[in-house]
Amino acid sequence: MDKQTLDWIEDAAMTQAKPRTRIQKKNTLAILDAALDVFSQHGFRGATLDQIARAADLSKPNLLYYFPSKEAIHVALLSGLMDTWLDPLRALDPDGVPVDEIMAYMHRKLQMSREFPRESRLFANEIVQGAPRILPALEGELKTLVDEKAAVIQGWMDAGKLAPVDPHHLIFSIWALTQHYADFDIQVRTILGPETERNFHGARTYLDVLFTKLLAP
Amino acid sequence: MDKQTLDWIEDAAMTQAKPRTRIQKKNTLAILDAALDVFSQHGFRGATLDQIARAADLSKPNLLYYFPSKEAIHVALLSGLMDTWLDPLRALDPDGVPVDEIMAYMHRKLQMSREFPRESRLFANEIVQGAPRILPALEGELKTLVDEKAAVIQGWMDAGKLAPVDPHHLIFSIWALTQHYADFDIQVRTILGPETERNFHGARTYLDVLFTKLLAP
DNA sequence: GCGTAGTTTTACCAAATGGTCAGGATGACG
DNA sequence: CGTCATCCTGACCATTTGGTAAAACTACGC
Repeated sequence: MDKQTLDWIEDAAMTQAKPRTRIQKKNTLAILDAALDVFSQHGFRGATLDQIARAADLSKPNLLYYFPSKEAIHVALLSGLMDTWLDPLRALDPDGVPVDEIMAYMHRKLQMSREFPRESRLFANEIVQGAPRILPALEGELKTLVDEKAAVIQGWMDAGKLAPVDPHHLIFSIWALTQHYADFDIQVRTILGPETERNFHGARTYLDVLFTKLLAP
Repeated sequence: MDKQTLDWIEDAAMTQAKPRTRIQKKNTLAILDAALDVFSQHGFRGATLDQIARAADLSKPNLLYYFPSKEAIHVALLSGLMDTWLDPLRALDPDGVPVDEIMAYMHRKLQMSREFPRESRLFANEIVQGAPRILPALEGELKTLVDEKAAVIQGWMDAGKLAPVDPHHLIFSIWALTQHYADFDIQVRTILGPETERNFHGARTYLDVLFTKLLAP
């Protein structure tokens, strides 16, 4: 299991009835990690319980001993992930230096695409298909946070600290440009070659120029 | 059926054994249109033949009279669409005015997101899941064309007609920024509201500023 | 208006899939 | 070591799903 996923996957595990025993904790985590693999690669309907069970090295009935259904696993993953996913935007500091704050946000998002591509694709699958299982979270948490931060950015623009552009579209562009490298990874690799680190370095350089020019007041 | 899809869907139909009779033509088109609806919304595995048949107003066995399998329908759609999808990039004219050419390309891609969101999501689903069924087309047609046009753009930059940035990443950014509005439509609507025309207008205004500043030599 | 090619339906099948259940194995703990 | 709760398994089930076979029907040229 990827060490770096443990943190938030534990949150996801906590969404369920809290694991009491050591074994429960271990298996719950193994299941969520396996499910992340499978769901992010095949989407909800394309994933099968057998695949997840095999990836978690458990039998299917055993898997269903820990989660009541396939959907429950999916929901546990998505809701556990949502917080982590929004953290970079939450960290955008209204009292910081405007350009630096936005550049730092973009960097954090790009880094998440590099470190957590499975998580990014899990979301991408869900959103492309109309967010059937997390629409409420989009309408709640996500919209609230985005509106709040968009207002902060608008304030910076009004104060002449940033070039005036629509802050919502600015946020969308950060999402689109960074997540693209995780979600459409296969396309990027087909065109640029398979050296992930090299590609992300190129992306960072490019995006630095792009946003520096865009935001200069 | 959407009038505007007819053109390329006919190409897709031609991919199969060419329809001879009037009825064959009509039903083949109806199936592809229905399949576009269903595949773009649920992905390949998430779509069922029953759903497609119902949407096309045919019985399932009748549907399989026209296409040998579910996969055949999917492949017909994707390969028929590929050409249309790459047309905007093909139209990038090495003899045109550099900034204008790239802006025009971006505009064409944005317009495709607005007019053909189902097609965009069909691709998005396929690529996010690792392009299991069109990888060869990516490695062939797509890569060839992108490399060719990237070289043209590089030439423009070397001649001082554009600010120097990595042309491949420039192309990626155009894809990411324009397709985002089709692929993540539900998220955009959740945050900006449901008025599609208004949202695309805002996107165009924003992207005009972004690329104008980026490309100015 | 008849024969043939083309089209559609009814009935069906095998495999895959999400999920259940009863009982056996394996801890943890006094 | 005994026992109680936790954990795991094999066998099973109902439904869904992609796909088939063959007969019935329809369009269409002659």
